[in-house]
Amino acid sequence: MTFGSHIRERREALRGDDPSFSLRQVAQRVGIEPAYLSKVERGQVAPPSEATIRRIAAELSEEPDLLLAMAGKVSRELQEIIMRRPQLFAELLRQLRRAPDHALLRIVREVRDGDW
Amino acid sequence: MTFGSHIRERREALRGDDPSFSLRQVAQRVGIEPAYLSKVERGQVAPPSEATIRRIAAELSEEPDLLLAMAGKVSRELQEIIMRRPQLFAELLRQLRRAPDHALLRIVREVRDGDW
DNA sequence: TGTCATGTGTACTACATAGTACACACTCGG
DNA sequence: CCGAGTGTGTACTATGTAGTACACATGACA
Repeated sequence: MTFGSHIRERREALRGDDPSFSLRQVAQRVGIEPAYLSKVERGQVAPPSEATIRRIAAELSEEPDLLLAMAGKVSRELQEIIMRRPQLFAELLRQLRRAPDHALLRIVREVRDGDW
Repeated sequence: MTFGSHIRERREALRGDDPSFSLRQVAQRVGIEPAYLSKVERGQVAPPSEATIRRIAAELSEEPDLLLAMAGKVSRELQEIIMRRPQLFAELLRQLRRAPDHALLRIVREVRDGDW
């Protein structure tokens, strides 16, 4: 599922019970031209900038991190976290590359609960 | 310390006992114009592309991840790791944002040793 | 004293990114 | 049957990225 087809499906699902989710109206609320959103949804142009993707995510009640990933991007915020301690995070990420989801979740929980 | 001044100092240090680390010769081995390397080292232009930074790192025996971070970038390789499971890694990174170095190291070791 | 290598200034360029502007064709309710 | 709203095609543009090409001034050294 590409970025474009994903947001198109999401928008059409929302339009099911709310006609204000037409392409034109969503584009207006997001702050871009309807023709541009149309091309984005059909994958005719590259996905928008991070800022625009965030506004689309908010409008469609989607996870920004997920939409950004579908657009082939990683949020600038996460990049900054990595860049503060590049080798530590580089090694950690490479280490976790093949770890199963539940292992990642366990680490998240452990760190959150602060038991270390 | 900026990206430019850092690689300049590194290069000049190496030139101390090996004159083949002149700006021109390094530029040639890296595969870029001397004038361009000069401007990069003095911060007169933005840092090079990831590929060029990697070749500079190899030439100067520096850590690519570190130089990339100094250039305000995160390697495409790490970004791909994140994009495979965006929300999991997003939450993990935000969680680890304020964690001390030794905590990160502990996790790296734990994952490497596979004790889970 | 010339020449060789050094670092740097200036001008230019190809390509990618992130869109805008406007016209067009369709369709559906009043 | 018409007008409002819908999605889309075409053309254009401003800014950023990632450099190249060439000329110039300097200093060492043989």
